[in-house]
Amino acid sequence: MRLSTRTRYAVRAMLELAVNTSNIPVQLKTIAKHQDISVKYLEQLMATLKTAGFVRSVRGSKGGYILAKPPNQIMLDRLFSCLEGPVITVECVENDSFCDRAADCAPRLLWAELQEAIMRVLKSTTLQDLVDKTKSYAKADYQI
Amino acid sequence: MRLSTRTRYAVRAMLELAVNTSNIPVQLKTIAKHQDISVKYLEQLMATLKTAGFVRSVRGSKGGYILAKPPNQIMLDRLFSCLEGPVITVECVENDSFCDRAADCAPRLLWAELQEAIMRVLKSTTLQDLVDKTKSYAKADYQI
DNA sequence: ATAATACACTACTAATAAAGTAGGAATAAA
DNA sequence: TTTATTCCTACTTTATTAGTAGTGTATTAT
Repeated sequence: MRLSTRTRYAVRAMLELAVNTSNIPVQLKTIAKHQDISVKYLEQLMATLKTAGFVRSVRGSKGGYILAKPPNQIMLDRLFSCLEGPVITVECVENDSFCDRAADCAPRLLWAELQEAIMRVLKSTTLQDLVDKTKSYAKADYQI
Repeated sequence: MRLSTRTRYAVRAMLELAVNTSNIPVQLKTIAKHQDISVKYLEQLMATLKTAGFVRSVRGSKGGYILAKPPNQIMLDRLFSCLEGPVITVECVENDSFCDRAADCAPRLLWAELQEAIMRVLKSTTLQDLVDKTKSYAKADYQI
């Protein structure tokens, strides 16, 4: 039940784009440096995010990435499913022909509960929420 | 975020032991057949469960496994952590020296929320709950 | 124009973990 | 003593994740 670095990196990258309120695109180089991720690996993640419509890119010199939608319209559950595939604890939860026992399998109910619990959290969180929390952290730092 | 087959198999095996109310130990052969798992693979899972104190074994002919505790004292969170290692979505949630950003990382709060959501479900479920659900399934079948 | 910059695409490789196999040793019952 | 079963350890296979590498393409600055 461990989260892939793909997802972790991508969320952090998205957050970095969200924090950038200027219209100037953020370069992978910058994100990679801040987040300590290889540029080449980030490129692949960003390609996924771009295809899924979360970000737009600007090619060429002075290029980079910007969010395709405002952060409050970016739901974490969507972000997750584009990165990890559908958030499914066990196959049978969604697809009852995956296993013969599915129809009367008590464990399956538990897997479904787990999945719902995860989805509840992800569905109720937007990228904006992460931005807000980041800002409140920053504010706390300034007070020191 | 997929559950390992280890955990799935083990929970099913434990459930099969729990359903057996006689004092006669259940053999791996039987479980393996019912649950469609290789005996050899089950052996390894059972070794883990035994070490963790969930089951007791009877060696030799007519041997097998029985639960070490009544099902209502077997919490699913314990079972999980013995099989999957600690239920941790991301390392940094428990160990803030895992990453320099940990102290003011908004994503980390989200990972923590996910983890709590999962743990809430697992902590509130015992093996007995699964037994009860299994029985209610069986009852429904009989009515047909 | 040309050079520099930065994303785009594809293929490959390495590392890790999960899943499963195999063989024989220990133990108990019949 | 034979048979059935768990116990132990090592190995193998497969899949996935993570990361690297190289080349191509678009854009900007000079």
